[in-house]
Amino acid sequence: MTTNFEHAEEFFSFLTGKASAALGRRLQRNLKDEGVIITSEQWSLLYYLWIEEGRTQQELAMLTFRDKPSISRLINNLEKLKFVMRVNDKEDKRSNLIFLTKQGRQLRDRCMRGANRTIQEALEGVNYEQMLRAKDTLEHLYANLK
Amino acid sequence: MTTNFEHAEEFFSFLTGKASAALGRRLQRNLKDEGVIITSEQWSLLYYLWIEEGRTQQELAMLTFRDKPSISRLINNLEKLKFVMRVNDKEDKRSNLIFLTKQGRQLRDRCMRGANRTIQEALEGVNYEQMLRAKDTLEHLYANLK
DNA sequence: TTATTTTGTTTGTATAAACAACTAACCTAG
DNA sequence: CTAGGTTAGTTGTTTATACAAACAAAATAA
Repeated sequence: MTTNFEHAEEFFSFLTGKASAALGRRLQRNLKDEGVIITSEQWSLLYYLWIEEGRTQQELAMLTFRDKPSISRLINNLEKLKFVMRVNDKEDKRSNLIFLTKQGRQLRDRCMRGANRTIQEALEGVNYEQMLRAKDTLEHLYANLK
Repeated sequence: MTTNFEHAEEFFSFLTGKASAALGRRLQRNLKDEGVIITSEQWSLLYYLWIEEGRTQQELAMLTFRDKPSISRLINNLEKLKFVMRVNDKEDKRSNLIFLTKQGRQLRDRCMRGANRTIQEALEGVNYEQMLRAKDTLEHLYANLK
């Protein structure tokens, strides 16, 4: 496609990421309503730990599209909150395996409810196909740029 | 639409905002290649000032979907870099009118080239209709959540 | 085995964001 | 004209991000 700067205005939406920012804020608010005070970023890490624990920081970085320092510091905060703990890998002493604490596991159900509600609110009036197409386009952009 | 947590995986893309993050990084890199060392956030403010100067911080906040403190600090940094200046409004002493400096104006052409190239790279293989549809869906999400 | 490279994580430094609390100037009732 | 509310901006605090540089452990090569 031929692009020139006339498209800047339309393109601005993508650049600002305002939709995902708004989504993150709403998620955080909905989690708070469920009594869970965490950030949407912390949620995204916990999400993958609820699926499977004992992942390395490297894996979590890949899954959540963050760099290693970001994960390191997110985990510092989650550790302070007593939701996760680092366990040094006996097999490979360079790695930390990240496990949920009991308290971390207990967050799961409330967080799922909050996340589910966020999805419902966000997609009000958007059909599934439409959401998937938008997602594909975003994936395409990402693939072009990564 | 009925949503349940089975959709979380598909929905994760929206939440992470990885596409817009990647876009911001690429823009910053492309600007650097043009010899302009600014962040994509600074770019988005300058963008509106190149269109019209003398806007209030409030206006810039609306245009770029940021809150007032964010704009205040972005302008602090742009002022340190000598690209913009605050001029206290004689009519309404509460307001600052933001003007470009000579150096700020001189960035324009190089930034436009960098931004244009970023758009081209991002949209490689994406047609215009597809981009507009994705944009509409994102706007819809935003409208649901704001 | 030693030297070199790669991998996993942390630390330093800068920028940016959210949210709450604050000041100052303006506006509008009464 | 004053009181109370609104608007514009700033400051404080916490969290998160990028990028570069450091470090230690592991893997590979000579």
